[in-house]
Amino acid sequence: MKAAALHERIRADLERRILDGDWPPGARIPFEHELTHRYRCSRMTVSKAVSALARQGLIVRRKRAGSFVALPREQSATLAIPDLRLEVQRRGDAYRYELLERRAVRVGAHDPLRAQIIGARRALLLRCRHFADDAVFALEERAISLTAVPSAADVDFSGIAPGAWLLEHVPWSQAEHRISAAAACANRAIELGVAQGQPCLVIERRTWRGNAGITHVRLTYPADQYEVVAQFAGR
Amino acid sequence: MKAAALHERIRADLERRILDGDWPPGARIPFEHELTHRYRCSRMTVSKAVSALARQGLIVRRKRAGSFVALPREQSATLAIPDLRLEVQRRGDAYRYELLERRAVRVGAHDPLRAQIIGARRALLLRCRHFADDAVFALEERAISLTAVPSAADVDFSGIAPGAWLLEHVPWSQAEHRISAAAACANRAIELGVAQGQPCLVIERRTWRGNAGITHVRLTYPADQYEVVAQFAGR
DNA sequence: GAGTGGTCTAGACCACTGT
DNA sequence: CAGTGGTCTAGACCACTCT
Repeated sequence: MKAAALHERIRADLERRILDGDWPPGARIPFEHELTHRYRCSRMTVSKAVSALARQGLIVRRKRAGSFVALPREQSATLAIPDLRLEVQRRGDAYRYELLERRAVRVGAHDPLRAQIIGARRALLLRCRHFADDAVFALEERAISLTAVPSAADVDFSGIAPGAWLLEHVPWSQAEHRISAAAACANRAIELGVAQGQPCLVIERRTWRGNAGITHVRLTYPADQYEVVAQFAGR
Repeated sequence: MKAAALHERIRADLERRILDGDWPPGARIPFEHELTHRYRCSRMTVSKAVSALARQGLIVRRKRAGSFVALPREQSATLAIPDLRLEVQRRGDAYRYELLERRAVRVGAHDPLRAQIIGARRALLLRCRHFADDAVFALEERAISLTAVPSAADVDFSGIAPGAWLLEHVPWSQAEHRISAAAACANRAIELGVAQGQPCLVIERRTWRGNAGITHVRLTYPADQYEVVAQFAGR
């Protein structure tokens, strides 16, 4: 046990009193000025503690009025999206990756929606499979914008999964995930090695850097293979 | 457009250089001491900027060595989990809530796993349905710990959904979400108004305050009714 | 108008860690 | 052991907003 910093002790103190219900939602917590007296420290130190609580969303700060315990109107949680290889290996299974198709296109009206979504003029279209112990873990259908990432055109993705390559070579600033359930259609059922109509978990992700779309990927998991876990982040 | 604070401008500057690739993963960014000269400000101000980047996970700080651009090993995104009523109304549909079953139990070996999971001696078991425009939007199966939340025993949940009540009355500090896909079993298919075997999105959530389990809920959505959206949080 | 939070300064001491 | 980041002080000015 190491001694925590003072601003961290203050933050934890205030957090505990809020979670214990001493200060119900809507209540005003002590002014920074009062806290400097209570903890015998400078205003900058209490400010750091109270600002951290505001970042957590536990309190709302209003000038001239004070800081108030927030009414939690919606929960938010942190979703960790690890590399597929790590995900499989974490379960103790053997990981294998297979490239099914690789095609560079000038994006036209006939190309998959995922190529158009990222707003690229040229794109690399990829289909691949990820295995866990010889069972299909996930089917990956991806478009990479060659406008935003021209160097991807020189990569042969038979040896490295596109997700892993992108993670190492392309920084990104923004992403949107959509998680849904769907029945396996005829074609995908064959590639997944399941019966048609079987439930699947589908994760679609779009990634951007500034205004430039980088990639769009659709990952399809047989329902019994995978679940997404999100932890509420306490800070 | 309002003038941003200096520490925010510094943070944004550094972030842009990292995302633009000026400083690749593993590179050392300038020492705080150098940044104070570059921006002609005090060390505390650059420290605030660089600490914010560290919280974002964009850089890693090491004493005596410096601050380094992090290698992004896994993506993380913020998952917003709004109230079901808001979710339905946001789509422009009419919301209706129906309580199917309400039962207080001393938790024994015969009770649903969800009652045992939260470690309660007494629990309230609830089953209810949420409608969007007369179609079933979600089936909710919930256990509330009466050990942790005794006041829930006095609430008749026919008028207010348990999620909404808990959100307003019980502060929580920790939650875990599991999102998966599953086929509708015979009983649930009837309650959901879909055919047996139809794919469903299943969200399970456990909520804690300190060490005390508060509630466990399983929400089952027909696949075509719902998808979870998670935004990567840029800061 | 007065008091709040937001920001910033120009120092300081300390723990840790790489050399 | 020297230099880094981590923390803290005792002030200050400002914008905003409630009264």
